[in-house]
Amino acid sequence: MSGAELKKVGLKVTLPRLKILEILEGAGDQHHLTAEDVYKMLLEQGEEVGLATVYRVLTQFEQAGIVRRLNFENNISIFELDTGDNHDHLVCVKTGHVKEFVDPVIEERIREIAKENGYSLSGHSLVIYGALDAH
Amino acid sequence: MSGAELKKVGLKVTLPRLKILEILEGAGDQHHLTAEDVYKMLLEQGEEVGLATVYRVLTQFEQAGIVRRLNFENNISIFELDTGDNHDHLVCVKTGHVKEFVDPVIEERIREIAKENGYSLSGHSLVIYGALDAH
DNA sequence: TTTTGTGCAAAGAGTTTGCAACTAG
DNA sequence: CTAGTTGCAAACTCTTTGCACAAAA
Repeated sequence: MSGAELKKVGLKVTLPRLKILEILEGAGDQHHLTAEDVYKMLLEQGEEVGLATVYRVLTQFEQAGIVRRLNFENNISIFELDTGDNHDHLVCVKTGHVKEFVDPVIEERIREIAKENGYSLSGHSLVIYGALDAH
Repeated sequence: MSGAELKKVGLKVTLPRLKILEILEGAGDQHHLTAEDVYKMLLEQGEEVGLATVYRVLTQFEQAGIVRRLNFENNISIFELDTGDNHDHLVCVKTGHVKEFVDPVIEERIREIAKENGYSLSGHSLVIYGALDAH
């Protein structure tokens, strides 16, 4: 991902956008970030970017299909790169740790349920909440 | 549902609580209500109840297991009576209409996924979004 | 140069809280 | 009587917006 990706979706290549992309890509296992998280990471890197810009950029990325916005419990909004695999999430209620999974059986049932009810499927949101067992 | 239900969970039987219960029960097919919806319905009935009380009561009901709180896209919070069937929701992206469904196949997979990943399942949230087909 | 993006501060939506008055038990 | 409840207004959190300035194409 780079400046070329931005041009492709009609966004000018600017420093805030590049930095935010970089953070989303580089976050590794911690790539489920709130806008505030992204903002703080920018500050830690010494970037002078406003929180409003973070929201604007994330929203633009979402509309461009670069980013997915997830709504967890308690109205917590999380952003992650849209890798196109349309995965779902398993969230630890104790630690907040987020794990991804893809389940073909569930995907198929979702398609069927939409169809059975006469809906054109446009998306879904599945979050499983649980406590990571001690062992 | 009545005053007895309230006593059972340790809440005093007050007029705002009874009225809110009544609204949640009587809403029929429209029983997916925002706090604001409930508040407006109270006003329409000529009840002098504050919005803060609506939030407080709904939150208490949720903690008591009488009510479920759902978080749809765009951070819209919806409240519904908790009937104990643990159903999921199908939402029309055009009209906002909400339909309930229960799918044993999905339920089972969710239990398995939690287990496979070493989590004690505490709950899940599944919302399917789609457009109701014209016909 | 023209269009688009940015930072800041202010505004907005939804929800929660402090507090004095009130009411169910 | 007394602990729990309420209405009101103020506070809070998260997010969006208006606007003058700055930067990309």
